[in-house]
Amino acid sequence: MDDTPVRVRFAPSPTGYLHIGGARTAIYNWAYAKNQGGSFILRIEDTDRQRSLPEHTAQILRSLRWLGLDWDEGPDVGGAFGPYLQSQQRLVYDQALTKLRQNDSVYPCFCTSAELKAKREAALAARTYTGYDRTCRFVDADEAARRIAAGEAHTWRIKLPLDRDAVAFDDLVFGHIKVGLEQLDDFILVRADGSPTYNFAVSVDDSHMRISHVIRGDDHLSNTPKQILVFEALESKVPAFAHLSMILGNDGKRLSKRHGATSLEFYRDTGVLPEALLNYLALLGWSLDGQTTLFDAECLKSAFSLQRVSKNPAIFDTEKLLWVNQAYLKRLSPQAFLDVWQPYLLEAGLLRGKTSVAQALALHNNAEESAVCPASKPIQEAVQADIEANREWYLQIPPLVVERVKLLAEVNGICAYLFCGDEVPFDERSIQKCLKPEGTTQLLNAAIDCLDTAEVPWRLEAIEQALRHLPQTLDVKPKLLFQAIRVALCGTMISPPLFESLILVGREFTLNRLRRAAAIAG
RNA sequence: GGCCCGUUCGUCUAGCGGUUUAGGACACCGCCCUCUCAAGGCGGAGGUCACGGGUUCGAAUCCCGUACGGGCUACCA
Repeated sequence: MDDTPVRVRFAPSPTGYLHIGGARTAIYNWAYAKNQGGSFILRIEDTDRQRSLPEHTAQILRSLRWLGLDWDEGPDVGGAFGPYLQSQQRLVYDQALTKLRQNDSVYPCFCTSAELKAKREAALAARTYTGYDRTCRFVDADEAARRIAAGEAHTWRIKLPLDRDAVAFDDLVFGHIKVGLEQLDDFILVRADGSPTYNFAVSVDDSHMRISHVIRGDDHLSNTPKQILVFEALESKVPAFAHLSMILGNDGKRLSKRHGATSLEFYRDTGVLPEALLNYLALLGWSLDGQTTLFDAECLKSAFSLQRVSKNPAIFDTEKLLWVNQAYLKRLSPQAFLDVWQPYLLEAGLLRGKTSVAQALALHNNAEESAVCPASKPIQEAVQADIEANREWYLQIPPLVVERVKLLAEVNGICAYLFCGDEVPFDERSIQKCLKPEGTTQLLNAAIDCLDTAEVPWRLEAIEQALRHLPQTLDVKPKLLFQAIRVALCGTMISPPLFESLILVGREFTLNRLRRAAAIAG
């Protein structure tokens, strides 16, 4: 064992939002750093100027923070190796190149892209070696210097030590890996425009930032030998490597936009709790003990180990994520639930007693889609004020809905009827089944009589007791009566618990809804 | 084409040569609970451990092939 401090890094390229796969890589790096008492570094690999956008960087940082990750060094928090943006580290790469020129590990290559492409295609057609043929490696040093001085375009290629043994390393996840030197070629380190290529930039940065463990996607497994060669040319200590298998879509193919939801923001907007996503993602390729499914960040930090990371690619299972999310929602106190639900209430502009049939209907149908346009500012303020003024009323809702919902975005739809006034949107099938049958009007009228007396206070126990006796008196099955009341109150035969709903809707609205239903009932 | 990697219930996984009639979770099915739907409780079905050879007294576990899947093979990252 050596005592070099553990320093790991997550290095996304800002060519898009943070996706599921990147998030898991970040989580594992973070968990490993925390577990080892090391540092977690965030570095933005924006060498691809065309595709890299600052807003993507901002979005990635936001997503990581939302997930609950924190880093010791990074573009927004600083550190000894700033600014943690590859595009602004040019000097570091220039210095690295200078060093390599001094110790004779590189040489200029004057071959043009067109020439290289032609050679590669010919080699491919002939089914032979497709690597660079090292033409320029044997150009006389003085001549090379002359051509450079004359301004001839050139790249810099690594000068592989031809007498070296195979490149081998012990991957912390995949185990011993060995690649013969004949499989590698004198790849380009610095482009003709002076910018570093990926394999060079990463190695220089990892070396420069004293990264001790490189934990990343296994699409880089094959790049690792090249990077080791760069580390060696740099005369730098080679870090340990741990590669993570890919996350696949439900068709077994690499996860991409094609599979729909891959961005963290989607899950955030749709109402997945960050703790739940962290938990689920951690489970995708790692296990605590093979038994435990739910664990918090603290547990992850204290138990995470690379030895328990799986080599197999994992398919992202939305169903299980939703189950995990519901488990987390159920653990929330009513107040905590209200806190995370509140943004959805505001956006929908759900106002107690003033919610229209059309609005309730829209919420019902768009349960998961936030496609509905957000409420205006004044309405949102009104909702906010109502929540503050009637906190007790709102706090009664979470227990009624948590176990019926897997995403926060579904909550409004399932309890919109609580916010309606005298009218709720009726579901046709429910009407046919529960209101239309002969004699339903009488049942509803009996319920109205039962509730509309001063002796029955509008409290749960009193109302439940009163209504529970009714079926007996009327000599009908309880279900018949309760379903009729349910449809009258909620508009559908599927809803949160009935008696609690009556309480929340209130005497006035409840009685009016019952009367309206009685009027159309059979 | 070359090289590297992977392969345990539909899915995520436990398993690191005998304690395994292969364990858990999601999904699925049934029963119970019940004012609906959920949630919960209980139970069930589902894996010849990709396939074929070895090694061994003994293999999901070690070795070698084959098949399938993935990655790399760019002046992309």
